[in-house]
Amino acid sequence: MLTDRRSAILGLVIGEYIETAIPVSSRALVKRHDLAVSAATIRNELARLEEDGYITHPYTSAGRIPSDRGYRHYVEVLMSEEPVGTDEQRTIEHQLHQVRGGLDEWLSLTATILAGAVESFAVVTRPRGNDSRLKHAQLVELHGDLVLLVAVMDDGRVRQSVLSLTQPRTQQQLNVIAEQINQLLNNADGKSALDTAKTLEHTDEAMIVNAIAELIGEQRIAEETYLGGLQNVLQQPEFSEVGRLREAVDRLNAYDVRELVDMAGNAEIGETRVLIGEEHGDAAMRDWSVVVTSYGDDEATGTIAVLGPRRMQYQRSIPRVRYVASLMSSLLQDVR
Amino acid sequence: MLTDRRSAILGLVIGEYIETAIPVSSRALVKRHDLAVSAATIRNELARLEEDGYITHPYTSAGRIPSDRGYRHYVEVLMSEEPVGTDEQRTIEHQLHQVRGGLDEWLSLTATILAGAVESFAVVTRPRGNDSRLKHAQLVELHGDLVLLVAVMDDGRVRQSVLSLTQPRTQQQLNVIAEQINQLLNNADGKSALDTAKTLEHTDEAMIVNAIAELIGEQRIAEETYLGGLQNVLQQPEFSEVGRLREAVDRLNAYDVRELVDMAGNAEIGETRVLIGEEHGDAAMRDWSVVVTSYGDDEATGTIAVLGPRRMQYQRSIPRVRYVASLMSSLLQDVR
DNA sequence: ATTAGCACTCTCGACACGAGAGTGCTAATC
DNA sequence: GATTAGCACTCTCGTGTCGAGAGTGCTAAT
Repeated sequence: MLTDRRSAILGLVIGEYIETAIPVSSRALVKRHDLAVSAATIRNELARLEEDGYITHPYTSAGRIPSDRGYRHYVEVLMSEEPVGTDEQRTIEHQLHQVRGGLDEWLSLTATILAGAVESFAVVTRPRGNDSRLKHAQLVELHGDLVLLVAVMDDGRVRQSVLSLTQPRTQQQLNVIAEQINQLLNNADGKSALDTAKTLEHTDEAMIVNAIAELIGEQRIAEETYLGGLQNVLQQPEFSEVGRLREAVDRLNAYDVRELVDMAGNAEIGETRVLIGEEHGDAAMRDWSVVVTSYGDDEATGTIAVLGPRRMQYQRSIPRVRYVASLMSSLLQDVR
Repeated sequence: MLTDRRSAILGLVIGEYIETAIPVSSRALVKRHDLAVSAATIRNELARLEEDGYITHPYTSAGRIPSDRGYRHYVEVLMSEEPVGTDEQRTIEHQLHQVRGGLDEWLSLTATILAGAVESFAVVTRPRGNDSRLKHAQLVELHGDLVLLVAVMDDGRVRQSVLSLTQPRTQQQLNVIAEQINQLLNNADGKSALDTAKTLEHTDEAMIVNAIAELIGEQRIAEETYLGGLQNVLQQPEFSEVGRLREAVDRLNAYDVRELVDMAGNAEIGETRVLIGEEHGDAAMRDWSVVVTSYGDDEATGTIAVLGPRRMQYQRSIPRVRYVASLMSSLLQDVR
């Protein structure tokens, strides 16, 4: 049974611990918050909270630290989000408009800015069309029989590939071929492009269309995700020991971002998911919490996430992830 | 005066220290290498070497560690390079051909592979044409008056930019405009494109040509450099203390790669430069050594570099950087 | 139900101490 | 003259001890 008072105390404990990273004691609680009861009373309540699994303590006589369950209760019930102030909004937008350039710059910068704002590690993935379609293809003569294929997708992606034709062609000839292919593949998705390729049989055109089909469907993880803020998260006191620090770098380096995409994938746009400690399956990341959301629209969606230690400033991370996501959504709209 | 014997001893000291990272003592030297003289003799020689500035010791009675000067002598005179074995070559090439895709993938992968091979941090920059020229420009209608400009450079770079025209156009119209511009800017470099823009006066065409000029001359650091192997270098014993470790992450994150490019820039293709400790100006990186080289050809060159602690395995790094550079050079040739 | 009091536990920093590793010097030896 | 054995001296580093301090849990009184 979680009485009102116990719940309130839990809130204080977690708030305190998130801020200071040191186990919080009954006395400190009474002092810092001018409670009307004595430390002993708090101790009794803490004991109950521990019994119920909301907190633990690392050794017999240390203060209390929240458990996964405690954090979960905090995030869902106790916490009040710290809104993104107008100043902060202005700063972020200002930084974002600092660079002119394509979506890529924005995404990369977003990861850095977000990570800085929440003192964590940030991941931003490029929006991927649920069913990307070809907008336009272009062939550019390079050298001999080598040509550069450039395909523009309707979600704004631009992809390229180098092909070797059966014979050299002039740029004029390539233009003609490209024009034919563009008409053939008008608005085609990856699958129908593949079908089209089959009707062409072993010509250069068939090869080109095949390559286009590949580009439409392609997802290059490395190129599609933007990471930022490793320095920020490493400043956290949980990484004040070499072993942990190295481990963190390794983990984040090896972390398979696709899992994040999956997590966010079945969330609605605008819904923000929080996964605390062991709640997500990945045993290697047991000490990490994740705040993840999607952005974009029906046509293309990307993922924005923040990774940090369990003791993350959820009350800041959640609204900031949400804010940045909405920012990117409208940015994406503008680009289209 | 550096007698033959002293020089040889210096070689042993440095070799030993590079391998073990612990200050090397006279006794250890005699034992490990079955020297025909006693430890006392070695001690005398070590004292001379220290007098001449090739080595130091951290405190009165610790073993010796090499100074910058010592490392320099080692690299230039004593060291024998450890060639890249055929097995290793095969492994590298195999990993490289694992991914199919554009130059970008290769560059990124190269950084990772190289870093792994030398247990350091690696930097690879995309080859940039000394004077990039426009090969082909293309306009793709996006939405309303927004168009996507895609410019292909003669060094294989593909750059894009979103423009807002004064009025909406159909894709057909855009094709015509693009064709005109392509003829106007036939093989133009950034400067002459700017000149051309001036002759057009405030038309959409002028704006587009301006944008193209920008894309030709542009260098986007973030997009043009590939980093790899942070985990590797952090395993080195010099980073077995949190402070140093965090510092290293910060430094490498903030490191201005353009300096590397400059260093390599005035080196001939095929020439490998080694900068030890304080030899390069950057005070923040005083504890880091750099092995850097260029790759490519007359038309476009990129930079490949390895960063690590002073106590770097120069005898491995140098040939490996050189090997990877030659690999990339020929890969680049193939792409053209 | 609350609280004062107190015994008990555990951490952590300070300090001392001894073992070990190396050097530098001196005097003897080849 | 170069080499080397021997030895005193220095400095580090790991270990153990110790006491202070921080907390808790429990009991008994309010």
